[in-house]
Amino acid sequence: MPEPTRVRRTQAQRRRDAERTLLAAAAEAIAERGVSGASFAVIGERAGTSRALPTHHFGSKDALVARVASTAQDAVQSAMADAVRATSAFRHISGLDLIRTVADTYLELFEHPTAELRALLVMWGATFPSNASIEGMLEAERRAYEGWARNIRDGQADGSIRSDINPDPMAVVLHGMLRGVAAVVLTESEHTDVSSVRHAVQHWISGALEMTPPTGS
Amino acid sequence: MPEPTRVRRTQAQRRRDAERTLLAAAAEAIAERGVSGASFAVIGERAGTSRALPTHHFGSKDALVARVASTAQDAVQSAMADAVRATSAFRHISGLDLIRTVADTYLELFEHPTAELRALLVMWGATFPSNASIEGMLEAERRAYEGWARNIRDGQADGSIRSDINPDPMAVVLHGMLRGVAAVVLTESEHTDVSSVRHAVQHWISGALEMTPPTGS
Amino acid sequence: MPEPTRVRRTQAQRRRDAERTLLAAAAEAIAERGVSGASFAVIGERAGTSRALPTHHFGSKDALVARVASTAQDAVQSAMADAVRATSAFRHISGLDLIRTVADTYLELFEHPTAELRALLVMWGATFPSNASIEGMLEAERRAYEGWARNIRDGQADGSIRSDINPDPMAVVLHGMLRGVAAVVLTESEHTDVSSVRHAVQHWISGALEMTPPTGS
Amino acid sequence: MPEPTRVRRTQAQRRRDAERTLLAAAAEAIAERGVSGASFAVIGERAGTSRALPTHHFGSKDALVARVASTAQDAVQSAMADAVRATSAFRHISGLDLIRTVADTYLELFEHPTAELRALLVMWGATFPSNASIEGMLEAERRAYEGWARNIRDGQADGSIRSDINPDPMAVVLHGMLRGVAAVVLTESEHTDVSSVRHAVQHWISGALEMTPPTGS
DNA sequence: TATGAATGAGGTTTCATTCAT
DNA sequence: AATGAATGAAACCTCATTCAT
Repeated sequence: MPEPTRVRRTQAQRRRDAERTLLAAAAEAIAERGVSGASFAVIGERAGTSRALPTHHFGSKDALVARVASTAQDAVQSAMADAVRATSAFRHISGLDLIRTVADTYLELFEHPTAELRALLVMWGATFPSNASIEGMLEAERRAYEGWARNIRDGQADGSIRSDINPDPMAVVLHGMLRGVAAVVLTESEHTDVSSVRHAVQHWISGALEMTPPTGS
Repeated sequence: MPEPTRVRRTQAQRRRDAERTLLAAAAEAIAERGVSGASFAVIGERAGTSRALPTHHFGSKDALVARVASTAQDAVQSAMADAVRATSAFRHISGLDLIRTVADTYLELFEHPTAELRALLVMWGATFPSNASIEGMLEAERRAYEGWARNIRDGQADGSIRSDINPDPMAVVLHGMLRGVAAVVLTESEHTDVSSVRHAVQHWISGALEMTPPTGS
Repeated sequence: MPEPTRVRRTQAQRRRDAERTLLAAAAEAIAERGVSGASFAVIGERAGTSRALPTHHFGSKDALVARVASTAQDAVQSAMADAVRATSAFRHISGLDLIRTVADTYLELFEHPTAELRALLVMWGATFPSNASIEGMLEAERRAYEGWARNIRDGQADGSIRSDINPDPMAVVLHGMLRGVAAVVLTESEHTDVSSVRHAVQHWISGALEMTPPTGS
Repeated sequence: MPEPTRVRRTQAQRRRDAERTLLAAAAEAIAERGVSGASFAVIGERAGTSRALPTHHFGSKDALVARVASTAQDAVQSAMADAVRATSAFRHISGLDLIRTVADTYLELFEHPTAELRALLVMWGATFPSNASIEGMLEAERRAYEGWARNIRDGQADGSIRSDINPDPMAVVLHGMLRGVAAVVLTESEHTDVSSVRHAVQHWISGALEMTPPTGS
């Protein structure tokens, strides 16, 4: 008669499971109540564990928040990387198309936002105070719009993007637009239609960046 | 026997002065430490008064925060209204120009942001959690992008804005872009040049909305 | 019909009363359970107030403990100063007699030790760990045995104390003896008779310090 | 089929080794941070083992502390017994000389105090609160000064100690002095010279106890 | 009007201990 | 034998708010 193998889990498995559960609970709590409102009591209860477990696993609240942030950032990054890979698999895509694809993929995530994604935006909002600091958050933002600037330069090089625009401020606008639109969509989810907003964003990007076809002649 | 008139006014005026001082201190505290971090202790100390005075004047923290929000919103609104009035004083301006003027005026404020203005953006960020609520904040946001939608329709009516665009989602994008760009500029003030960002935003608006001149012949 | 004046107390009085009550409660708690065991919960309950009041009045536990220490030190100092004043009121006393009086007065306090006094000794014991630190404690100890050294030198100058002894180490021994004897008396109050211990200490002091009368001749 | 004998001893010996390591780590932690500050986390880390090992070996914190105490007491006792044995090996020593030897040996230990020794004194200090209790500590103290009383009586019997002194309170003073002096030396190690303090203590003991030689004649 | 004393709720974190592995 | 996951209790402290002055 075999022993019940169901119950047996290795320590490592238990740790991984617990951390996953806690991170999910933390993301939900942050999405719902903000970073400061996501207390260990709330997180622990939501995870179905004790209030002390988060500290046990992550050491401190700051560390837990940072982990939620990096986990969510990774998820977003990989979603966008997948989209790029899928789009560029069979044909070469221009710099402009890359930007459009990535931007659209980002906003697409907000059609059915996960708690993780919403938490990420909430954490972005929590970095606005001048004293505030969520570890890894500012750095990730900077990486993001530096990436946009790079993409713009690539598009200028391959002729898909107008050469008379300044990449750096344009990247800031592009990045800010995506974050801001996401925030509005999230807070006003009942009054906004995400897919038409996505369409409008594509329109903006084309209007602003697209190399105008040689008129006349 | 006449009472000393000097003292007479004091009663009402002192109240107004005290409230102004408190509101200013609260705005600074919020801009620096966020809504939840702006405790009465911090505010009271910064205002040079007791810790109990904010409660005394505003009743509760929520009420104080709401007052800071509405005060700041009024300031922003009147700055934009002034700009529109100045621009349209001598000549009629198109719907598109109105949008460009208002947008540019908004971003211009962030070249030298007051504590009030930064607090307003911080409070915007604090509305991202789904449970969060700052009284008057969401309503003001909605008014704002409904205003943009109206402006777009006006521009379409007077022929300055392309007629093939959908005003409502476009308003969301416009509004989100301004908020998001402002946030990025604020958090990355050392790495971004506001005036070139303003320029880029003007470029985006034109590219997206402007009625294209009849090409060819 | 006069109003009940009993209830009316000024803010300052209330504060003074509250602080006194809290200090007394803290001294009792420390005497009973040690510095680390004297939690705010215990102190608050013993003082008949809330658990948060100690923080409100003293800012932190360390500050409260330091206040208990300095208050107790003052009490002990003034008791000893009183004794010296009483003894030297009508006649000049020698350096040796001064030492004997002060030492005996110190031990006399332990015949009916107040909570404050016991707390002071407990706090002395809490300074033994190398990392431990109670603000003002070490300094007071140093002042104490430097005072003894000064007294010994005075006695040597006036001929009441043998000139062949080294004041500084002797002061350490004298000070250590008093503290150590007090500690033993306190912890073993049921098995020791304080007055005979006092007598023995007087004997030791005389034997060690007294200028021996010229023998022989 | 013989089992590998190399491994055989390991089982019991490893346990002893582990306990020794833990006791040493606990002594260091107590010496540094006091009894209450010596948490299992600190001890485990210092011992290079898990945080749960102390509980596993000793059952509870109280038991561990008691073991540290008794181990240290044994070490001190055997150091003093060695000294007595060495001194009395070749000649009979008087009661007074015995006392002087033991006292001096005790203080000599504080010239280069081990963590164990410092922990012992820290634990003595931790017994001052009236509710405090470290198992075995009070009993050992009592044994110690009862031993002194016995020694004094022996000295009186052999004529080396004055017969007009009361052994019991004198033993309390002697014991308290040694503990107190040790504590002062430990906490003020930078400002005190142990060897001159030892000298002073010898002076005190002689002055207080020594049978005065028949003056005159 | 304004202050500050007072409090209860709740925050993060530390800790000794238990239990499964 | 040893580990570390897990927990409940309790620590200090902060905070918004109430109340007497």
